[in-house]
Amino acid sequence: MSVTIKDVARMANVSVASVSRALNGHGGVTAETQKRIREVATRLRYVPHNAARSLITRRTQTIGALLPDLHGSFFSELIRGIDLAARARGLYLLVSSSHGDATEAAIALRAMQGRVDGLLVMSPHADEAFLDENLPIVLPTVLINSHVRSERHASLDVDDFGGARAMTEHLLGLGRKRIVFIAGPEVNHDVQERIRGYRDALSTAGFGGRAAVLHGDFTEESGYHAGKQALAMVPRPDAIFAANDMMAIGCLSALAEAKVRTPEDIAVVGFDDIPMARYVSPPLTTVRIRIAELGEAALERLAAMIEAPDDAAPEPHVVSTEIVVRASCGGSDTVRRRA
Amino acid sequence: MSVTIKDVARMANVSVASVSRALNGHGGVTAETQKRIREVATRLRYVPHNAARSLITRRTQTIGALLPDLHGSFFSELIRGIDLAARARGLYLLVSSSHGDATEAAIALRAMQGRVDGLLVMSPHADEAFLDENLPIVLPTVLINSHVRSERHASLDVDDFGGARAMTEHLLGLGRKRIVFIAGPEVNHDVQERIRGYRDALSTAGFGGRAAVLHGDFTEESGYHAGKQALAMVPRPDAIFAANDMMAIGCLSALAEAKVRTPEDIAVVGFDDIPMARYVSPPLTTVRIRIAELGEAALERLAAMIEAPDDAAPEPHVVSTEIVVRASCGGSDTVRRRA
DNA sequence: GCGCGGAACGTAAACGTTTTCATGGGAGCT
DNA sequence: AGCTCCCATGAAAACGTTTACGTTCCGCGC
Repeated sequence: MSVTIKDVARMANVSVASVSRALNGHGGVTAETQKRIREVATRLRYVPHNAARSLITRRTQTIGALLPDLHGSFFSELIRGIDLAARARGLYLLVSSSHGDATEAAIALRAMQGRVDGLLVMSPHADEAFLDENLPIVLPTVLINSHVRSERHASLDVDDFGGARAMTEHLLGLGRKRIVFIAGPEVNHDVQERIRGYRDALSTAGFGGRAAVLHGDFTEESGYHAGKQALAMVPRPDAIFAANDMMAIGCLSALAEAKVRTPEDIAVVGFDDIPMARYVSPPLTTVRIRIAELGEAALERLAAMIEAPDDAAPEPHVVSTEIVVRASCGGSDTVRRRA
Repeated sequence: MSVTIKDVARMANVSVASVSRALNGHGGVTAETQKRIREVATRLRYVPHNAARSLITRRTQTIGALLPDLHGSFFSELIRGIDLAARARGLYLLVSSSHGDATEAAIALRAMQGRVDGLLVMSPHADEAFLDENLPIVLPTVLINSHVRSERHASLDVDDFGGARAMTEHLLGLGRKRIVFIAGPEVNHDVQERIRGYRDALSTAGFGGRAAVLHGDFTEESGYHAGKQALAMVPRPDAIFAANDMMAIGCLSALAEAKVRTPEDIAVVGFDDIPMARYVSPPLTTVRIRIAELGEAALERLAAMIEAPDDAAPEPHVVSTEIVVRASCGGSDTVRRRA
């Protein structure tokens, strides 16, 4: 730790400036001396002191990620994607997750200043006002799935609309005519988009009048209840599209309990492709969100902003989804990707 | 960003030294001037430049986490625990995960030097030689579940042994007499410990001779095959203890296929408590690893090492497990915690 | 032979803090 | 009144880099 650039300079009989130039490949050094300096540096196990470097270069080579209090695989996949892309670019990743309320998030956000070259923000608290309050204007920032449209920050969203539309089209293509949608919490923006996709596919097919939306809250239990409701409908639907997998699974229980066959009588599909979806009976057809890709794209975007801060922000990027066809919809067993 | 301590000093009519003292609460400043300085600082939105600070204090307030290429909830729970504890101590978290091979891990490890005050390492590549090669001696390090016993680093492990023993005792307590264990890959240290716990409970109960271990590879499929094997055994076992939940689930399929009732004829239990365990039929009794607690404990330990580097390393800490009793073992539905 | 340009390298300033040391002044004591 | 001592404050050094600016030296063209 305590071996500095001066030690290297002394051992190599050059000035610190030459060491810096040689190690950073800035030229102005003979190939020969460069080689000598490099050798001395590795022999001494010299590692540049990052703080000193950032102090003068004003770069930390680090990006910060502000994430919500998230359990489960969404979180890990997202970080995976971010981390992968970051490493590829030689960037470090400073994470701060699991902040319960807006105040905590604000503190975390503030504390990151000066530690990072850019910020990835995905937080339920991150509305426009919050960001204005807590973000310095100069810090490049990418908003992930926050549905905030701001001139000042780039954003990146999941294609909930396209995924839901594609899934609805898939069901229609299989000959299903009465498709019921089970929604989640009203305030949830993703849910809104999914409903919109569902309705859009229906009206495009000329079935606009048949749209029927039941309400749930993302839990298995609410899916179970919605399933019961669907069974009671007249005419009975021939397909149920739940806004997430957990509700779809609850729905499956309701159908099984009523001795209704899936998919023969009623097809059931979900959204998210949680790991469990593959193991329920029948295996659940669902819409997969390519979460790692989301993280990766977010980081790429951020890196671009850091390198060329003045570029006009490109149109908001949308991350693709894909339909995973399993047994529960009565189609063939494949994965279909949407661009 | 560009407002420095000098700006604050000028505005408050004091020297930079006083500002530093006031803001860090080092004393030697009148309550009155301190108040004034604080006010100016917040008004100017002054945020200290961390690089400059670390340069002189030789502290980064950051700890690094080197993690394997992990999917799923284990990863996210672990980070959750670490992050929670870190925030509570005002520490930042620099993560580097998803490095495929030892070389990548080594690079990541090296690059963290000078960026962090301490290191949390959980990596399949992190054996003794690797660490000696790539870690500076001075950097406080905590090894998570790596089963490396080193004088130089602290370590923290999951109590696989205790968990397996407790589960076996639980089955014995329910009157099961012929318990078969399905192991995982031989090389896996966790598996070894789980087998040891299983055997230990058996011999303590005087059933040492009845230990029977089948082999799997952690996949659902291998659990299915092991289940078939178990069914073919004479006399037939009355309980199956799988080394992880996925194999237990495969096992359940094998039993269902053979029209063997669970838990009436054969009890089935697993290890890990993956989210799916609750949803299979019957719901799976299993051993839960308190992963977040693992991360939390690791960070606490590391923080202690950083604050008092010369303290003798306490005995290797072991993180508790708990038995989650669901329907598949025929016991009552509770969670029992082990110390 | 002399000046000139450019390459290689060195010197020193600058980055923004913390901290040591010096300085001044006021209070308390004799 | 004068001395001492302490406390608030300021000046300046130090941390380890990068980089602008000089300096030296060599080769080349006149």
